[in-house]
Amino acid sequence: MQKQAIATRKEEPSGKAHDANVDLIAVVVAMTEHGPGALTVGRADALPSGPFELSHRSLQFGLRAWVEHQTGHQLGYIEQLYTFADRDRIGEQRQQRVISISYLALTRAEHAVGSSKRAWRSWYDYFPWEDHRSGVPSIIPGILQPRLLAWADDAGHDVERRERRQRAGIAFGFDGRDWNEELVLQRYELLYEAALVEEAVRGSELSASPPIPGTPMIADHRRILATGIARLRSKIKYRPVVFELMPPVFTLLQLQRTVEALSGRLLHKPNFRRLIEQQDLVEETGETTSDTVGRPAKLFRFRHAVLDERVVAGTKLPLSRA
Amino acid sequence: MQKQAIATRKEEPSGKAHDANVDLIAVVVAMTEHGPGALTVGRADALPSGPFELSHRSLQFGLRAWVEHQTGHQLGYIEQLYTFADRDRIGEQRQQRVISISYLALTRAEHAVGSSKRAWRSWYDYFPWEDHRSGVPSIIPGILQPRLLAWADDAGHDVERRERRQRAGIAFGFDGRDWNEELVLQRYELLYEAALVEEAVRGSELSASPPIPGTPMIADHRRILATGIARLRSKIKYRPVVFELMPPVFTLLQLQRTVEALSGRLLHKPNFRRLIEQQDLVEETGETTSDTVGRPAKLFRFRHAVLDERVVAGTKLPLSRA
DNA sequence: CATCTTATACTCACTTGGAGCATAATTGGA
DNA sequence: TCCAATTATGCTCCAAGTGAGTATAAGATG
Repeated sequence: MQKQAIATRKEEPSGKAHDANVDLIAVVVAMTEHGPGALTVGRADALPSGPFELSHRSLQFGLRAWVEHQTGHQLGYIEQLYTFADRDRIGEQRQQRVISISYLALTRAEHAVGSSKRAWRSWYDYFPWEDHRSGVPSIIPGILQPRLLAWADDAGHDVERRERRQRAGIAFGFDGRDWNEELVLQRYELLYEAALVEEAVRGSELSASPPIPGTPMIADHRRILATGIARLRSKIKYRPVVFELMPPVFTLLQLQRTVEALSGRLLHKPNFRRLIEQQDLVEETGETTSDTVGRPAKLFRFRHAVLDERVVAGTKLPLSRA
Repeated sequence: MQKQAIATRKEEPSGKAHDANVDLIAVVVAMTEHGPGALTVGRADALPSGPFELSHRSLQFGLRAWVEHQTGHQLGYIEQLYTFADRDRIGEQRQQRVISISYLALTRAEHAVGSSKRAWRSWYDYFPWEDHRSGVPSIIPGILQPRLLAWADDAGHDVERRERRQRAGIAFGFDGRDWNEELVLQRYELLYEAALVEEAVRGSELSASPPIPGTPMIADHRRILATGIARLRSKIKYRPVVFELMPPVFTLLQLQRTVEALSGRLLHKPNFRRLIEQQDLVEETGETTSDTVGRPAKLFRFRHAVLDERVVAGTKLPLSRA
């Protein structure tokens, strides 16, 4: 049956089939003291990665093996992000191609076992414009907006100029538009297109103006990190994945701080509690903390049962009775 | 810089790196007279697919080339679905692996150019249990429920038995639970696990009981089709992708019928209109139809501008003012 | 014991979504 | 000719959900 599958499409068009190298890349996220952290290797300028090998039972197993080997960190929750295959990813005209399969993984920083080859870095080292917890970061009106507008004005045609202004405005919330924390990837790609990030001007000699703040990474790792952040910021809204990043017991404020760190935005405390409680996501342990000042907070734990009971779903279609 | 990227992770663990074959597979969707259609090849038992070649400029280009070549159909909207790499996907112990990168594409059936090698088949030929437009299909209470319950009872342990019943119940809406149209993949995988679909018993001689209704496909194509349907059913709720399947002008009822066909559920007409209109997704052409009986309907066209203006977004986080 | 700080409980207005009804504009016969 | 059937479209009502803010509770600190 399997062989028939191949025979069915033996009608080749043009070029010849070939082999490719397959790379696995991980965006590993955990909460650290310095905010939402990504696990890095090298000089904190690369994500854990490695080739997919014959010994790997599956893509996920291969990924786990690489991360564990490079960082001593065991992974829990994993989901696939995206598969890239840009022709010039490795450069050169070798008759070989690199396919990169990227994953998002969530853990707790303490789950590392081996020595500390691990290195957690805050997301916001790489994307300083993404943290809006203390209002709009000054880098946006101070640096990004003028340079993006300059880029827009560089456009040859008038239509193109307006289109660039609009894209930048939507992505970064210019002209009184709302900030949308999910557009992490669009923002990075816009900055890349405008040649404002270092990755975009590498190799080419015309480094006109200095790159904007934000640590660069090798190859396209920063873009993959942006993809992971965007996915996570979106997913926490409709699936209870935050709890993968929480300790076994926690207070509601700690939970809120985590969501705030991930989304880069401050939340309304009473409404956040109502949201969590009415969804039955947590249950009281009976204990309380008295870590610091103020009234002691009840401790909660995640109700793992919800994963079975419900499928969060949530229709937005106006269904009919009949 | 690129070369440094490779050097950074030159710490190989166990097995040796190797080359892999990369396959592209497309779930191409369009509306046909017989409901929501998927483009098939062969004896309507395979999705268009082919190897990723050196001549392809990118994954998407490769996919377009293969679909066009195999079906004479030009694609519009494309998005990546998932990348598979099961070791035994092609079987045998060759020192070679197959990576399958799948895509979802939306078009209109008329967009075919070449001869009619194309073959549109209704989704519901492959997944008869997914169409709930005329109520719960009889196959569910009549065939699936008893056989799934029998499978659950086969479980060795009591805990496992309860767990199977619950999974089946949630997926198929047993015991008064709501039907969730997005769980297409979970349902197929459950039926696979219970060995009720033909794909699950291929090769193994112990074909105990006859497979359930629903046309099988080669290899794991039916699973990929399920993945595509699930993605589309989810996406129409928060992104205006339905319009990719509509003719340039249409009535609101035609639009509703399309969404109903995709989601497999009937919608509440007044509320559907309200939803569409208040989102400014369409604009009147000024014309009306008088196709059949009844009051003539206004014709609308999609407001392509919305794609630029807005980023549908929609926060579910309780943001704070400050 | 007053004050600061954090936790937790409620309130209120407003928006959104589900359901159904009323009216309009056609076609096709009785 | 005019009623019946059929589809389109507009509108109302109510309940649930969400945004925003206030009030009270329970500790620590000096």
